[in-house]
Formats: sequence, C-alpha cells, structure tokens
Amino acid sequence: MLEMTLHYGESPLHIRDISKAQDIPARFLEQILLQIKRAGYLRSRKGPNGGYTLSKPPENISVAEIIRVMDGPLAPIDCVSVTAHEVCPREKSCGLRWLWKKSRDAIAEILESTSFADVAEMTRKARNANQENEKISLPDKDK
Amino acid sequence: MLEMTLHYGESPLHIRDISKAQDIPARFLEQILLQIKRAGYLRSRKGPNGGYTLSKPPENISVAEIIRVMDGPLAPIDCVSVTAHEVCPREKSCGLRWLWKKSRDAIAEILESTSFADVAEMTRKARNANQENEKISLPDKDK
DNA sequence: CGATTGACATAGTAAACTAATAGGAACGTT
DNA sequence: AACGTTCCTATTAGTTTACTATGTCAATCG
Repeated sequence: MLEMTLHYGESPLHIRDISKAQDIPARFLEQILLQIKRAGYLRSRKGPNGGYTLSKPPENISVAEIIRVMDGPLAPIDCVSVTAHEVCPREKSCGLRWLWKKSRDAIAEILESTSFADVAEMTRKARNANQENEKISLPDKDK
Repeated sequence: MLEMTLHYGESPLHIRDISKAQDIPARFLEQILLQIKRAGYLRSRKGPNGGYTLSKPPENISVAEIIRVMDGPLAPIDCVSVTAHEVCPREKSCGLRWLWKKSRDAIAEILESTSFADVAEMTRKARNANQENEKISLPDKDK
C-alpha cells in the first residue's frame, strides 16, 4: 500500500516492482494484493502496462483499515474488540479488561488517524534526509 | 498475577484456586506459573499450605514485564523492538517503521506505567460497583 | 488474431506458536 | 511414613503464518 501510494497518479504498479522494492516474494504478494483488492481498496488492470492502483486517494485510506483486512481486529483480546466483540463472564469485574481496552483504544487512535498519505510523506522525508547525509559523507562519484 | 495480587499478604495461592477463579486449565496454568517463577516474579512453596506468592509488592511489577516474560517483545515488528531489535535494510527510509514505532511506544507507555496493584484496584472498584447494582435489582435473597 | 503479460484461483507445506495433556520426581508439612 | 502440592520434562493436537507450486483466465499490444 505504501509503494502504491508513493506512485499514486502514475501508471499502474506491477506486482514485480512492488516485490522488488519491498523484498516480498512476488507470488506471496499477489495473494495479499488480491485480498486487499477484494476488500475494495485496489483496482487492477490486466495485460501489458497492467498492474495495481489505489481505488481512492491515499488520504482516505487509514492504516487501520488495511490491518483489519489482513490481520483482523486491532484488539489484543476479543473481549475489548469493537469489530469482533466476544462476551466474557468476568467482563464486568475484570481489571485487566480495563487495561486491554485502554491499549486497544490507544493503538486504534494511532492507526485510524494515520493515512497512507501520511506514511508516504514520512517515507519521502526520511529518504530526503538520508540523501542529504550521503551527499556529505560521499561527495560525488554516483554509482 | 492479578489473582495473586488480590491475595497479596495472605497465605500462598494454590494453582487450583487460581485455575477456578480465572477458568484456566490447571495443568496449563502450571507451566505459565513456572515460567513466571523462573523469571523471578513468583516464589513457591511445596507441600500442604504450599502454593505461589508474588516475590515483591505488586506496585513494583508492571504488566509490561510479565507480558515480556510470556509473549516476548511488545513491538509489533522487530525493527522497532527495544528488547529484540533487528536491523532492516529499509530502516532509514521507511515511513511504516515510524508508525510501528509510534504504536510500540504508545502501548509500552501504557503497559509499563501500569502495575498489578493498579489492575487489582480496578478489579476491586468494578466488583464493588457491580455489587451496588445487584443490590438495587435483586433487593435481598443472597444465594 | 495470437502471443505475451499479468491477474486470478486453489492447494499444499514447513515452521512456529498456542493450548493443552501425561507421568512422575521432589519436597514439606503433619 | 503418608499425603498434598509444587516442580519438571516430554509429548501432542490444532491453528496460524508465511510462503511455494501449479494452473487457468483475461486483456492488451503488435
């Protein structure tokens, strides 16, 4: 998703390119992309110049949504899950539940308020900062 | 650990009692307790009136410590783990790493600042509130 | 119009993890 | 010495994770 956000607006990205950029086996990546596509976050085009594209602007896709598609609920335990709540007989008298809920809410807040546009921006910033450093340590001689 | 905190200062708790109170198979619980004991958080006594006790006051045991004993690092991915860091070639240019780190730090902050004394207190509060409610809905007739 | 390229689908597998079970040895109190 | 309980090692069944393998279908370009 990050790779696709970095190339948003350009031509579709091939599985192979994403595979290389992120060191993910192509055949494995294919399945992941399919799953995310079925959930409605990606469009695909077949044939030469085919590939995958985000189906909506990356500003409107939170990391939490994609994690839910791939890994299921954010909660560390079902008794505090919002999307897959399961009742527990001790629910009303368990101090741990309070803690698990606090944890769930904290990470939900982070992952829901972060879009892939945000992640891409952080990536670009980090890469620029990196390049600056390399300019200093290795003056020229581009290889 | 919660059960043991609730009985801190009293006589050692048998595996069977914890097992009943928390609905955990006794044989399975045994292994868990052993593991926590080896890590130094519990003392045990054999024979009649034996059982397990916390080896230090529950105020001084954070939930994070016990999770680390049982489940390993708090981090969602090794590249942002403090206790089991693993380097990644993309480490310096990955916007996702920034997000995983933010997540890790958030839950570490929660779990490290919460002691079992805190969890026990929440449990007691919840149970009292519960009892109040039951007094209202079921006036007397204690069963 | 057909070869190429890539999407789409299903099944299988190896390793790791989770949640246990089994059997007995060691120990401490009575 | 008997009894209750922890302690310890080993084994198992089921699930999940992270892949690999194989094959079919569809779209696009020349």
